[in-house]
Amino acid sequence: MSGPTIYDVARSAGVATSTVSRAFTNPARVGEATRTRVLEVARELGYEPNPHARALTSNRTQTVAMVVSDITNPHFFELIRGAEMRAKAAEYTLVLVNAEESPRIEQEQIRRVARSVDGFLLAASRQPDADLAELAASRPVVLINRQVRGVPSVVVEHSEGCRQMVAHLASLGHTSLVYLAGPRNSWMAGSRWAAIRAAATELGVTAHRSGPYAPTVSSGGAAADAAIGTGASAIIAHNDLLAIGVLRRLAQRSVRVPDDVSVVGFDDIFAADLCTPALTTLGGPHEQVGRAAVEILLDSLTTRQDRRPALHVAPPSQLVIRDSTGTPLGAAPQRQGGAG
Amino acid sequence: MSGPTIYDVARSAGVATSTVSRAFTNPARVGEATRTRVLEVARELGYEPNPHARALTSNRTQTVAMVVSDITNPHFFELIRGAEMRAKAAEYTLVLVNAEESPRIEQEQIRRVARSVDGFLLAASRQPDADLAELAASRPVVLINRQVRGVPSVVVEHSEGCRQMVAHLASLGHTSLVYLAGPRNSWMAGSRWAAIRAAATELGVTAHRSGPYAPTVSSGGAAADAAIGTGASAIIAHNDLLAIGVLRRLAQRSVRVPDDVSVVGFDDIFAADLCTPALTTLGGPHEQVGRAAVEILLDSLTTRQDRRPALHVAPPSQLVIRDSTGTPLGAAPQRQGGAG
DNA sequence: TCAAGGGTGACAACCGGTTGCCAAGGGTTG
DNA sequence: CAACCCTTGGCAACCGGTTGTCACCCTTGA
Repeated sequence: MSGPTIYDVARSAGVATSTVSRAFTNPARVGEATRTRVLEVARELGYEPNPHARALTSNRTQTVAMVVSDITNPHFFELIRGAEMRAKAAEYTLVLVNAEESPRIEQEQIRRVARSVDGFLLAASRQPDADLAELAASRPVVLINRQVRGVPSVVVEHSEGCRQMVAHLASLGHTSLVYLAGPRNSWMAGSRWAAIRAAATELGVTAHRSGPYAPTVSSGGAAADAAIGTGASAIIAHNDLLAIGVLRRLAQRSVRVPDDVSVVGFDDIFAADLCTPALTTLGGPHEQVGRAAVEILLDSLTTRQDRRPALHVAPPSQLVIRDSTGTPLGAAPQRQGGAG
Repeated sequence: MSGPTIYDVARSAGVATSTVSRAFTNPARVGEATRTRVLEVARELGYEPNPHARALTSNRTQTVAMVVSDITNPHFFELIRGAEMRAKAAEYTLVLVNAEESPRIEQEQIRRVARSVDGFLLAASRQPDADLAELAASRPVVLINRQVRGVPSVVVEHSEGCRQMVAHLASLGHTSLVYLAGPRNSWMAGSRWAAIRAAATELGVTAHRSGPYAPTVSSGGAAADAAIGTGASAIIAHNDLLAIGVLRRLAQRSVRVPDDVSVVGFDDIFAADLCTPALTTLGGPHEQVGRAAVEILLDSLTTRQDRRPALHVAPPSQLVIRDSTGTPLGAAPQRQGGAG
């Protein structure tokens, strides 16, 4: 039915099955000549180790799972790509898991695949800290764009990026801005707002927050309306999708960007460069983040579990200035001062 | 170490392990009362079947692999999303595999995961027909946007779509067009060209072909230059990425779209609606295609292998008319008549 | 009351590797 | 030449389920 087994190889090579097994998994444990011969025979026979049989005793599956909060979000594509490539280079397989923006589904799915994978990459997890810490205690985990004490993570550096973003707006003459927040349980949303607020205070800019909003184009309508209501001349959207939705709504309402209001996003997705006006956004080396996360995860698979450092890698974000930010012309729409 | 096994459950429930196993996998084979009790005990103990142990004998992994020609291409995202969701609904896990536009890598990767998955979804496979037929003979396979005799597939209906596209251009007054072809080993590229040419002939439009080009934005520059060289007033790009690259190059060269030349793409990716001018494109229900493909694959996993129909599902494509197509103004750029 | 038969559950072999432990063989040293 | 050590290979138990086969028990009908 399916290919040859170590038994076939052992018979052909005239050795014991244990020797064949060791020739593959523990080269030091078997003589050079024997090993060469075994590998030779294996190649001739077209032998491929059965991953399940292997996993059964060794508990190694050569597979890692990447859980993303929403597979729909183009932001993750680069992340996925980076992770996939790094995994492939290490001869690991990547399993893609969609959490559909639900902590419950996220947890269910993690349980479902837990036995089949060696570790988890959790991108923008929506689960509470405690649950993540617990999971990390039992299985190798690397968080992406999420930080939990004691759990290794890769987070795009964004506090300096947020500062640059606010400084950019301030330098254009904006004195008030509104942050359209992402989902309530998004760590990034909280973290960004903190950074934005700090930078705003430092630079003498008024900052409001509105939301939470789903990080999707379709949420942009409501978000835009709320933003205009605040009277701010600059809008910082939680991500590019939301920003694009905002741009659409503003165009509908004949609010000019950037003349009447400036708009910025986060992530620098492919579409940010294509929309009209092209979106100013805080991008990051997402593909590299995906790579790095896999790397750390693979490391922690080989390191003794008890004492491995919980490192937090933070590659720099980059402010990409395009056409959606500019000097606020004349009287910015200070229609009213209500908060979001 | 890791959770309870059927042995624990069997002991707690006072039955044999085989009974526990059957309670899960073959409910009819065990008494109703016993079964209830076993499941009850299993739940209490937090028992989860070990997928590898299960796979070892049963050869069922509850996992399917989706191989895409290039994970970078946003076109696949909807496909992936649809497939992922359908798989999840059936309690299957989706493994994502990237072929990097290389038939060799594609085959290698397939071999690598072959033992770990129940079947394959091959999206836009770049492998020769013979190899696909061979693979399909040994393992359940569903092709996506690729057609091979005897292998089940889901292909977005495009010949009628191409006709509509050409008819649309003709009705605007275009009398010559150029097709910027996709990769040489892309089945879609060949198939689309055939449909376009047929429609062009039928409608009295001159059709040229140029290429092949990589289906990426960065290939758009060379493609645009070649297209202009043909003197055609309408450009049909192999996909939206290429079309967007063409639009960029045309803008650089101050060729107006659609006044000087019309541009259309394929796939209707998210960005097609955002670029300037917004791209006319032949879209398809990609998410639904992903779903359907998984469905067929799952079917074929349960059906007896020998006689299962090699069905070819073809959901309709849809011409989305935006701003990149229009009436050719004045003298179209008939600078020269050379072919591509 | 007894035999036949269907429904249930147990036994045990097996899937294909991994790995602890032991033994044999060869080389080295005193 | 003997004692010893180290390298290398084999034996066999085990990982956690699945499944063919068989025995048993209870029901049903004669």
